[in-house]
Amino acid sequence: MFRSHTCGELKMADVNNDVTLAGWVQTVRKFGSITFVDLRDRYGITQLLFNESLNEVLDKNPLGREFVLQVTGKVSERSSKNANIATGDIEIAVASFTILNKSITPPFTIQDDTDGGDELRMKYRFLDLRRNAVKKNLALRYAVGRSTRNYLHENNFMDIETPFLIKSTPEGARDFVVPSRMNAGQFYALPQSPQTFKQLLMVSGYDRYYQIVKCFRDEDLRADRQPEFTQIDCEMSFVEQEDILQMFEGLVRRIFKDVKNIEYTETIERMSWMDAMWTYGNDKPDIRFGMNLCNLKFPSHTFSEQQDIPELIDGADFKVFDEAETVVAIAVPGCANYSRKQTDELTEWVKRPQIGMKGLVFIKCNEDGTFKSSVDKFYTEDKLKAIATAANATAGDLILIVAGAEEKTRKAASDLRMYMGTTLGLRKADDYKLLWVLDFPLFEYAEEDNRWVARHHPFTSPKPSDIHTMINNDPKITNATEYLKHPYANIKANAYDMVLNGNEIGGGSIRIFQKELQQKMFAALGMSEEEQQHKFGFLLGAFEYGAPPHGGIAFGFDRLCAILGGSESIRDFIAFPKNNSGRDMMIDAPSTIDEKQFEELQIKLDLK
RNA sequence: GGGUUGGUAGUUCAGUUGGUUAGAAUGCUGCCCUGUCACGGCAGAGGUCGCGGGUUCGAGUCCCGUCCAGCCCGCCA
Repeated sequence: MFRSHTCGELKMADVNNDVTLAGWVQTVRKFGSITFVDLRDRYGITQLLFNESLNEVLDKNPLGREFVLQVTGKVSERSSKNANIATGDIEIAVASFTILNKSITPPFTIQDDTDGGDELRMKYRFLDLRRNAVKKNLALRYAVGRSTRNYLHENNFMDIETPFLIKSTPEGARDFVVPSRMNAGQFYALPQSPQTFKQLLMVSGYDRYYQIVKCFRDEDLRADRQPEFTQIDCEMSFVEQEDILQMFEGLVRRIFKDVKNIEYTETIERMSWMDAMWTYGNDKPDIRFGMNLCNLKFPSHTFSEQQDIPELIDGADFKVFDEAETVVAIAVPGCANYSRKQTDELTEWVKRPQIGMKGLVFIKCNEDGTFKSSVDKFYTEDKLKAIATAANATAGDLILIVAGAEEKTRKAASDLRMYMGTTLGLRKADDYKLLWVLDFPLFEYAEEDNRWVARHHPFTSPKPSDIHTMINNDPKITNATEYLKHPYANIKANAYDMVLNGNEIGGGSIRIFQKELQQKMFAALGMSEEEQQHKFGFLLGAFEYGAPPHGGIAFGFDRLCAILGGSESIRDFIAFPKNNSGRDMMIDAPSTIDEKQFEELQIKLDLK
């Protein structure tokens, strides 16, 4: 061994012991003939003291940042202690040292508050990983993983690996494909998730499966999306939705306890998809704060079970509202005193192309009980008051109203709500609130193909009460403009998402396990019987051999870690992440390949 | 595919209305320093202002194009 101790463990109790340490030179502080060196390893920092007897040797063998150093010496008490580090009471009086390796000057400082920008840190990720800040994140990731494995193991789940080289299926996200040399002209796909394999494992009788597993999706990236990412992938047999919800509430509670030392004992709220969309305009609402949507007007077929209140805005001859499909208000607490400049900025915010609203209507609910709005010309004070009441506004609030096409407007209202929540400091990183969103629609309408697509994935079963609707109706859409009136539009999925602070951290469903229903599903998605056999024949075949009722869930591991670490970006929780364009900046991948490789694969490039 | 912000010293950034020799901090190098821990002091080196084109007497600065990076929309069953 190169060392007797690590750089994070020596204390007053070790004083006078002879020790050997090895690590990296963090800093060198020279005072004439004595020199202090901070030696760093994974565990911490220990101060080394080179006294005058080593001065000459040091002059001949100068130390630089990030040199790899081995020192032998005696632990001694410091004359002036440093309360900021764990080993701050002691230092090593160095007797001898060996430079194990030199280092050129790193392009950025290896410190908690580094001077390095993102691009540089990614290029030299191996140096960035030496920093505490990143180390802490990877440690948290490891803790989440351990907690997960412990919980699932204790609950009889079995970790089973599934293949990475599988078959491409055009449903869902774009696949990463891998050419097969031995089967020229044919391609593997990397799994978007081990979905079909875990279902086959259920058929095989492994009734509780899990895997912390890499998944791959060839889609555009975001701060919280990587082309390869990790899921906590789980599946159970002989369960209903309620069983899954309880099992995985347990998992999340356990992770909170183990990783954050938080006893999350409160009941985890449940909300239907329709309520989430109606109340928050969003299928993954942040329920830590109010500002609920007040639906003044909307196309009735969108929320068939909900009631709007158009009488509050109708008949005023205000064209913007009259001509809009949807009008939604939110009451922002305590912002009635916003200046013209501030309201103008909000207007500009909703007019950005990403939001795409034409404008924003304000109603200020003054403290004295009066109302002042940007539509005073059209609405009397009584009308404004009625709207304020409907929007749940109190004196001092600022009501914001957006109007336009249903989906866009609802999303804008939701974005505005989140933006104001963030602006007003209502979304604290250390405040956690979990939520189940349930009863998603099973199908979504795809306009370009005039057909249904699975909202979750094609293996999700309908709610038991909707199975007969699915079986007894023709999925064909004859009248495209009235697709919402098709019976399939109202079929609910036996699916669930877990939401944490406005982030989807996991989702799953009870699966279809009967061959006939699965075939009906594939047919509903526009797949011919030949296609079904070609793409999913193995699954349909397996369903003929006694498939048990089953269901499961998958959690986004990277995202969960990022949220628990208080970060928006998942990159700092991945040791070697990719950038926005899917590039690994450190190894510079992807890259071209040799001509010989193309020949072996019998592939020719035809770049446009 | 679209929007948006940025690209200036090794690094992080400033750079006014287009005008003399492009600055600061930090890092780096050298010298001084026996108790620092963000050590301190003195001196020094370090620049294709992303790239290409244009406007102009003159461009880091204005215009067009392009590349790269960050964030967002679309997309992500």
